[in-house]
Amino acid sequence: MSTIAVNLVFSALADSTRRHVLERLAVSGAASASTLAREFPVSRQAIVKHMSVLEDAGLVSRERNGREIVFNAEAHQLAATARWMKRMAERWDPAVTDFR
Amino acid sequence: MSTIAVNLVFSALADSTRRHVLERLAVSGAASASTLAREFPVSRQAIVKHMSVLEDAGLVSRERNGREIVFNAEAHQLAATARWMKRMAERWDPAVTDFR
DNA sequence: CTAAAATGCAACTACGTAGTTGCAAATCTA
DNA sequence: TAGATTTGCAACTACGTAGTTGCATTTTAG
Repeated sequence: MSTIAVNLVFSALADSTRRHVLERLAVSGAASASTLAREFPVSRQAIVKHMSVLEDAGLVSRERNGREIVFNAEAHQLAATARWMKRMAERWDPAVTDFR
Repeated sequence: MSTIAVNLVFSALADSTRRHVLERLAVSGAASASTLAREFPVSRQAIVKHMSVLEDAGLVSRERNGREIVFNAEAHQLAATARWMKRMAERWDPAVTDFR
């Protein structure tokens, strides 16, 4: 993972609104910005900006479908970052290798 | 892990200077802000601020030693966050469970 | 005691970001 | 075609942050 990618993933995940939206997509499936804006207490424009951040981090993908654009969670990127962190933690302190 | 803790850990790790300092502490052992400021291309005050962020996230601890304050990396917090991410990724997409 | 070395405090700059609102443009659908 | 729905663009506010510099205070070592 490049330095830039790490920066993007961590700063994307550092915002709880983004984590909630991401979880919503992962659990209940793809949705458009307008739909998400109805489900969360923020404006559509706020959602759009969050989706751009998540997309830059590789955590969501977008797909145009006529007039709509639907977003999808990319769980593998989250998993990749978790593995990266795990390796880092193990290297820093081998005593902490206990991963369940 | 509480929402606030997750926010703090991710935003602490979102900065590459902080990740470098953290790695320095983990690999080469405890160091003071003055020492770190000599090793990295930022001022002591910048280091001090970074250490506060890392400390709030539970990723470093500080210990007074006479006139010095030495900082230490806390690898278990990194490991805990990695586990948290791993569980999250698995829940979002069981197909991504392949953790080495 | 004194000088050097460390931390502490405060102010300041520059930039990023989470959020808003308003309106234009595109695109379905009845 | 006309209306409703959706995305796109732009400007704006408020606040946070990464960094700096300057100076005061504390503490150790000769």
